[in-house]
Amino acid sequence: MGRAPCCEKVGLKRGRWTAEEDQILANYIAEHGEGSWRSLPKNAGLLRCGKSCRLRWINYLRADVKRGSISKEEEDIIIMLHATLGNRWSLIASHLPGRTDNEIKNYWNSHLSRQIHTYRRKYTAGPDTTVTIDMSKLQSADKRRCGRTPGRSPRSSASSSKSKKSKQPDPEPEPESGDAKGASSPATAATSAAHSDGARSAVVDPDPNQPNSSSGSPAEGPCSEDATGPWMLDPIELGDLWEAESWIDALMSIGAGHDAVTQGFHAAGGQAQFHVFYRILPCLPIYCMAYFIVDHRTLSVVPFGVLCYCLEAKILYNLDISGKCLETI
DNA sequence: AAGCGCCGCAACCGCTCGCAT
DNA sequence: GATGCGAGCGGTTGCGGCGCT
Repeated sequence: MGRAPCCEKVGLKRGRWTAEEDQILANYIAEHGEGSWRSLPKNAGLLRCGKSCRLRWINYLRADVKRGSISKEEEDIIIMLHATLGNRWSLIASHLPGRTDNEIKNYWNSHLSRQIHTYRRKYTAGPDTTVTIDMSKLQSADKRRCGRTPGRSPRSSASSSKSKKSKQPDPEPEPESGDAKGASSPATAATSAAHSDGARSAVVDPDPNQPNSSSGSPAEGPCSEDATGPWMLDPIELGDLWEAESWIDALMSIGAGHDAVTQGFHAAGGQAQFHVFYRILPCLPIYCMAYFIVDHRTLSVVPFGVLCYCLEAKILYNLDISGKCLETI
């Protein structure tokens, strides 16, 4: 019937943590290290669920947790990464040292999403703003909507320390057989799409709250990797907004001629793959970005424009990267 | 000053995945 | 290969603070 509870909840304390509980938890982890969350409360003498302890440690007590408000730079990175990765908060957080997924998620829900939904946000990232995505992180989190991250399991590290061969530190993103079906064919499609259609690809996300709802799983990122070759980009999917195709084509031209895009391409040695992605979200801005696969592990993202389509008014706003409206149709 | 509503943050919940057996 | 457990992740909830009336 129902799920078994994650732990015995009878008699456990809930709600806010007290300073005393924090101290007990911090002391215990300082002495014994992280992990074994299930048994931790009992061993430490805390009347808390193991999950609660883990969350408290990760989101609050850990020494490297950065406090204070999100800076403008961090905000820009969050916006860019969210446009690229979707609601993959832990992955976004991994690119913001000291910030937790919970913090970023809260910040997005309370600050950014509202601004974007009401079109009031001015995208103030400079034209030279480039977000570099560690593709090994992307890869490790690939095809997962949620769940544990490979290689981060305390048991894995424990077993590795116990001379049991742990699964590689994974310096090179490795092809995954389970992924091969999902990666190779889209990659092939992306290749053909890129070849047949210039260098354009699009990521369609009909529901921003369900980033994986479409078959292409745009929230899994724009990239996948085939077994041997370089990073490939996922194929085009067309959405209801494709009436705007001519505008997207126009913007693609803008992107192709954009300084930051051009510079990024040259910075990548001119050997990098160059694709322009659009994230099409009804009633949301369409972030127009160029992706450069700089090397096997690094992806640079250069924003060069934003499209906003108002469904009610059926008006398409073409904004430059500073948020200035260039024209409407 | 009191009541009310909004907002932000911390914490909880359920789902999913990786690993061990 | 099947199963169970431990743990990570994203969505949601609830409480406390703050501002407005």
